[in-house]
Amino acid sequence: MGITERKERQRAELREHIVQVARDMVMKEGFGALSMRKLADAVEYAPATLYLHFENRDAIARELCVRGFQELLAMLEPAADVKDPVQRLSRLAEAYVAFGLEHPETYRLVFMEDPKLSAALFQDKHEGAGPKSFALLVRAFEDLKAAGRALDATPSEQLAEVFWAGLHGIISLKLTCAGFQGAPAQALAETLVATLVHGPKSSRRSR
Amino acid sequence: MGITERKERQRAELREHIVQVARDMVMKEGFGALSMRKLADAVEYAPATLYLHFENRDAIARELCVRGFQELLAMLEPAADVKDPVQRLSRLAEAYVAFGLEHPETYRLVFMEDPKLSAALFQDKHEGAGPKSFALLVRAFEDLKAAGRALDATPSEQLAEVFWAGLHGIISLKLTCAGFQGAPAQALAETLVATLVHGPKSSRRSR
DNA sequence: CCAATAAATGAACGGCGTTCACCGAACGGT
DNA sequence: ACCGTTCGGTGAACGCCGTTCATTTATTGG
Repeated sequence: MGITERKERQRAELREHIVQVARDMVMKEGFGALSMRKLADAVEYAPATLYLHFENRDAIARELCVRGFQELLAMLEPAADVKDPVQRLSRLAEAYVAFGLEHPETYRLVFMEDPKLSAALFQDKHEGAGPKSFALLVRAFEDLKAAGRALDATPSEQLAEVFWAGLHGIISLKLTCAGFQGAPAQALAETLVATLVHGPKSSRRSR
Repeated sequence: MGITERKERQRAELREHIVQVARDMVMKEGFGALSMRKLADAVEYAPATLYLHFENRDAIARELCVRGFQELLAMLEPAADVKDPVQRLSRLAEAYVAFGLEHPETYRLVFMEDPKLSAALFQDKHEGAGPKSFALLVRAFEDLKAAGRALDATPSEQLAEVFWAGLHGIISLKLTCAGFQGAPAQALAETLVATLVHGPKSSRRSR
């Protein structure tokens, strides 16, 4: 009949529109400023209408989390293709930091708000976006080890976790404890890379 | 006259009581669950009465931030007295992580909520508790350099910032993205220390 | 043109932070 | 001993919030 298809499409479009407007609000004023009533106002529907498309506010937040993380992943991917593992780590760090600084409110939402909101990203060891991007890092450290430039006694997974934690710490301290760090985030990230990369070859090279 | 003194003391005691009850609520249910009305209920006063002692909810949060940070500092201090800089860093990391895991809601409040709440801790380069404890780390890295066990080309301040960021990243990822990290926080912290400590002497030693 | 189905809504509930006019008790001066 | 003042304390209200549900409005298939 085609008419139910059209309805379904319109329904999906409205849902998408709601998400987009919500995304704008979060990026502009932060997740805390996202209210169902203001969102309803912005899309020109009654508040109750939102509940026809989302279970509740958290469901919208979860959707935004997924998209935010995908954006981050998209920024990491080019860096992950660099062949030299040392440079790859540098580029990954640079991209991660750039994302955090350019999209602070998105970063906050994904990594610093309620675990409930981002939980979906970090389970399913072999499906979710979280583990998938984490694997990029593990691979980088394995390649680094193959080149004899990493702590050999430590599992690559653990090095990757420390690396991610280091980057996350740099960004999130900047976002929450502004002015605590003196050095710019990119410089700290470079230092982080330098400490994780060891070995004989000229290891100090900034970009 | 002594009567105004008594009044002042009672006033201070009530204020203190309010802070303590608020602290309990935050530690038990998180900062998000701290509401002026529930707090008023818990101390058995009307909500409006709280405003005779605090400008607003944020003022209470700021007070809790200061105290939370002092608790953290108290846990760091013994570790800061260790003579050997390598062991000192280990102990500092261990203490920091322990605090974060034992007081997750306090940690969240101080380091992961609105910058407004913790701002007071991180300004006043030579007075605030933040810079003061940061100085502990800088000193540790200076001692480390003196022993020839740190990246000499990098300023101690920057190494300290990376160190703190690394610890913060480990804790805060655990708190927000539970299950993302496979390894326990203490193990990651050890690895972090190992990567920041270089040099000839037996550098791999876990505690 | 009507019955059925789906979309959208207004109004309400309970909770929130915050303000302010008001009350009662304790106080200092006489 | 009385009285005006001062001050800790409060009830009620304002404007927000998320969420629910009975009801209305629009759209569809017969």
